[in-house]
Amino acid sequence: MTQGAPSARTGRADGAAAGAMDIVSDVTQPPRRPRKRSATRSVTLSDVAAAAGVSAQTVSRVVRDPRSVPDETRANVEAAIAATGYVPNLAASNLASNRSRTVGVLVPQINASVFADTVHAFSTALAAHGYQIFVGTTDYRPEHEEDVLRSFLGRRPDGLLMVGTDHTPGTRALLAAAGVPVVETWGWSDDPVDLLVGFSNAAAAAAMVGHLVERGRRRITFAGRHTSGDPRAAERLDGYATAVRELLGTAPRTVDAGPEPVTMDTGVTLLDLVLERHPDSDAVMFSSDVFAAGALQACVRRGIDVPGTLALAGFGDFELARHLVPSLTTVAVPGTLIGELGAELLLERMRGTPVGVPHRDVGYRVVARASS
Amino acid sequence: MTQGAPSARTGRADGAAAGAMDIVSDVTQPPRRPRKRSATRSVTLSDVAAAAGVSAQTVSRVVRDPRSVPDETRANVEAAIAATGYVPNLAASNLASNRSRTVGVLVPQINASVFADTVHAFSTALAAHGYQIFVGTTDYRPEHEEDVLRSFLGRRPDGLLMVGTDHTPGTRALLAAAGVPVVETWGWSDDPVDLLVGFSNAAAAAAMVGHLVERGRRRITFAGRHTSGDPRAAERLDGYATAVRELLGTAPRTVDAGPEPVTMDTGVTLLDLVLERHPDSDAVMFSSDVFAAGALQACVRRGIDVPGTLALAGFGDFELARHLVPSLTTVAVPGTLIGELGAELLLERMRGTPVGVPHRDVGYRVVARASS
DNA sequence: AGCTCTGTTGTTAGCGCTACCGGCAGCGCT
DNA sequence: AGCGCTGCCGGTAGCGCTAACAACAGAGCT
Repeated sequence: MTQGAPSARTGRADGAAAGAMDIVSDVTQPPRRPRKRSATRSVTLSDVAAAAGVSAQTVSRVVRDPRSVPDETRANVEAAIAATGYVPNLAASNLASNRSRTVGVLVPQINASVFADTVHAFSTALAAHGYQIFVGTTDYRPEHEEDVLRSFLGRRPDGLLMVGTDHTPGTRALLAAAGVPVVETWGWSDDPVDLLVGFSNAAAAAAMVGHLVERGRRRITFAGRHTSGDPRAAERLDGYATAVRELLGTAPRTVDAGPEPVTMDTGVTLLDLVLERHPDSDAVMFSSDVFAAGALQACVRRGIDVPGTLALAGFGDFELARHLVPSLTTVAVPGTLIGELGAELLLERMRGTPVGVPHRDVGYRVVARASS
Repeated sequence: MTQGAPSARTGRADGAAAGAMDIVSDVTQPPRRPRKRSATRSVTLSDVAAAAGVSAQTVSRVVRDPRSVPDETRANVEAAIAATGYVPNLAASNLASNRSRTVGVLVPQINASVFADTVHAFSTALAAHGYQIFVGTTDYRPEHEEDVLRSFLGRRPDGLLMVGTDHTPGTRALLAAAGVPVVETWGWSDDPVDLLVGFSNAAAAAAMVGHLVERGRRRITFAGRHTSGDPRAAERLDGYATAVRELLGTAPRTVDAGPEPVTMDTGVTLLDLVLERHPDSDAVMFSSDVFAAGALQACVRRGIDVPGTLALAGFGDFELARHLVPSLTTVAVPGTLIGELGAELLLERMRGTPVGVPHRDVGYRVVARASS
């Protein structure tokens, strides 16, 4: 009922204007129609200005910085805004001011709720300063990251938050050319692009190995999606392998999910692979709680004693982990803190003030529960 | 290392240009500095045009519709684009063309993965047609919807997807004034704003009651978050209440989570409330799988026999539901289909072609599993 | 009175892009 | 030859907004 044909609404006013001008113009001249383009249907700043009896500039000031205008004028303009139903056109604002008040967020996957906390905290913190967030996902395909980034840059964001520290040369080149402030998160790097809020995935995985060894496990297998576009899983694998060699002096035992999605189904598949390839395992470390949860429930269903026969551990400390029976041992990562700190650093950088400590290690915590 | 001071780069070129103009201009005139504003740091269309030896218009054509330009010219321009590292400024494009190639998506919550499937399918389908998606969340606060919508409209989206059919008058007024194509989803309404792809939450809940009655349950309690900003939960409650009265002839028995978040913890709280207020219940229907999953695991932990003593049912058919032990009876909703159909209808509307069937009922399916 | 200073408002010239038109070849037709 | 037609390309005038300045009134000072 609302719809109608929006473009149809424009014709009339323009036609009338054109007619009036034609009458005034010299007849010997070609008609020289003002060939107005499809004028926008919406209320503009100058409409509001006309309604309030002030200049467009004053309206603009009221919209952007109400305190810069005396109370009476402001009230007057605000009334006009309400009366006309004015909604500022941000595209025009961005173009004129060369600021978009917009920050892009690049995550591998949005429903994989590890990052959801980070994104939520980040966007809440930035919203308080008038920034809007737009989120893009790479679907765990690093080569996709470059495409998404390119289309992001078309929006001229004032800043970027990215999950991961591992980027293609193309991505780094784009970032360098754009000169946009960037926070990398959820990883650690000796050569960050700009700002960094994260932790060492390798150290976290090594700590988990330490925990399992402490609990008496000796044949620990790593199961994850580490060869197909999840650099964080690969880093965890590295940490695992190093720790196993150091603490147990044995060769690492791993199982890979390939390009399978991060789902509980894949977790079951991984468990099957472990039982097939490394049937003597006494513990399995998964690269994600999602995998571990799928595997854990499969064990319960099949009567495999957890942790008696097999200890299981995940990564991420999703809410699910502590609700499962048995509850799941995992690595807790401060996702919300990452988002908050990331916002803080990015705000400083966007403001142009020097950033005190541009690289922050938020750490991790091994959460020992019943599954180990 | 990337950062530097972007604004510092501009001064030189502009200064030189100003000098040249001053020499040409009449000396009696005041200097009339061209007072260039903080020129953008980035490569523009005309930079590319100069590099390729064509007009800006031709470059624009190559970017927007490569087939409208002969092969040779196109290759030439594309080489110039690559050489200069040009990234189109979408704000300028939007402003000039009055099209943003952008679609806004409004969901209550993004990590509540029911909607994740819909959003993912929707954004994939629209990306294929050159549209970008931006997502906003209302955090299950309907009054928040209006704010989010207002800031969305500032971006002048070509279309909108909203979860829910229940909107404040303010929201409806904004939508009407903007004249933007809209798809409402995940509900059903006799008076939709524009397009509609959904199903009846009430009918789905009633069907679940039917299933539980069929399995011999007589004292079914509804537990959810239906009074605090989740209209879909409220609709489900309605359907439940009607069905209970019809099929069992008893009064509905409900328990409400109030404004608590949709988490498994809240599910446990709801279970406690049920056991306290309606201790003779032989079945509990939750308004979400998340609640049901929390309650189910709590039952397992406490030794409450499911479904022997108490049958449990959820809503949404998350992946988790079929992995739990016992597996969870729930209502499956075709989230992905909703996203795909929504994209299809919206594309037609945005294209301006008449939409055949603007309201689509995608239905639902009761999935009977072990928990009932 | 003359001056500076501050607060408030208006004017102007773009931001980078695209719609709209016009011009010019080259082609096939009468 | 003259006509229209199509394909290709460029010039021009904005889209709606804001940065940068300008103008002016009134206050406070010398």
